[in-house]
Amino acid sequence: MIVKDVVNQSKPLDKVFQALADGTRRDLVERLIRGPASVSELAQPLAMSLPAVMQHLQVLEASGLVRSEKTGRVRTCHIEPAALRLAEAWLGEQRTGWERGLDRLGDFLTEKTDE
Amino acid sequence: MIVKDVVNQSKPLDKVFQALADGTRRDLVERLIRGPASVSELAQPLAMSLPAVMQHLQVLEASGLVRSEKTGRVRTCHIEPAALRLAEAWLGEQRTGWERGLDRLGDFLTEKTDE
DNA sequence: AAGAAAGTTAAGCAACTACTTGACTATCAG
DNA sequence: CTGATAGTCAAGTAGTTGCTTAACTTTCTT
Repeated sequence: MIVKDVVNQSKPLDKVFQALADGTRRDLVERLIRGPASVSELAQPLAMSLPAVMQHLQVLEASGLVRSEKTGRVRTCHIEPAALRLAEAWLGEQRTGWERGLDRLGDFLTEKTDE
Repeated sequence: MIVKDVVNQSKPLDKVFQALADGTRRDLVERLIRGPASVSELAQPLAMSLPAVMQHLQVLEASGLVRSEKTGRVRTCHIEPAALRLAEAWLGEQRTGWERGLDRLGDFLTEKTDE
């Protein structure tokens, strides 16, 4: 969305969640959590062309979830856990907000039955 | 993707992360965490048409993040925290996997310097 | 130098997304 | 009954996504 990119600067969370919204990309993350890997290592178990895998990796890099550097002819990719934590933090905030809500409701009900 | 929907049955995580990949929808979640609301209450602060908001709500409902029921002419929406926890759990698994990796690396390095 | 291996670029395509406007259906209030 | 309120349905559209194949560039290996 042009408006969103200009006005809202397309927040980091957008890109992280968007990146994780695809099963193939989550598979890549799960693989990279176990350690760095080259592009073709990553592509080998996936039923798709190499360029397709590269595009997924580009999305992951744009989201900050993955970094890579090329030495010689092989590009090695690794996880960037900060981006993972960013998403986890947002979800955690929502959950604690919800739990505080339940507490307040609990207090309210206790007050009610106490008076 | 037709293949993904057929072969991969479009996993719940796909839908949850996809739903959260949009800032407007995250705003809706943040609002609903503070308590239930009607469609027009939810739409009021958002700079878009009512049908657009409804479409976002449909995405949220399809992902399991939000439920709603209609009484009279007003549909009341509320959060379904289970879906939130599903996403948080996946992220948590990745993070702990990463941390275990760091531990193993630490052990490896200690062994090395100890011998 | 010749070929294989690893990756990259580009173009194209079908499906999906995030909207829009306009017309319509219920429900409630006076 | 009439009108306002709350929501819904349908169609259309610009832009994005997830792939594909074909052609290319680098960097090893022999």
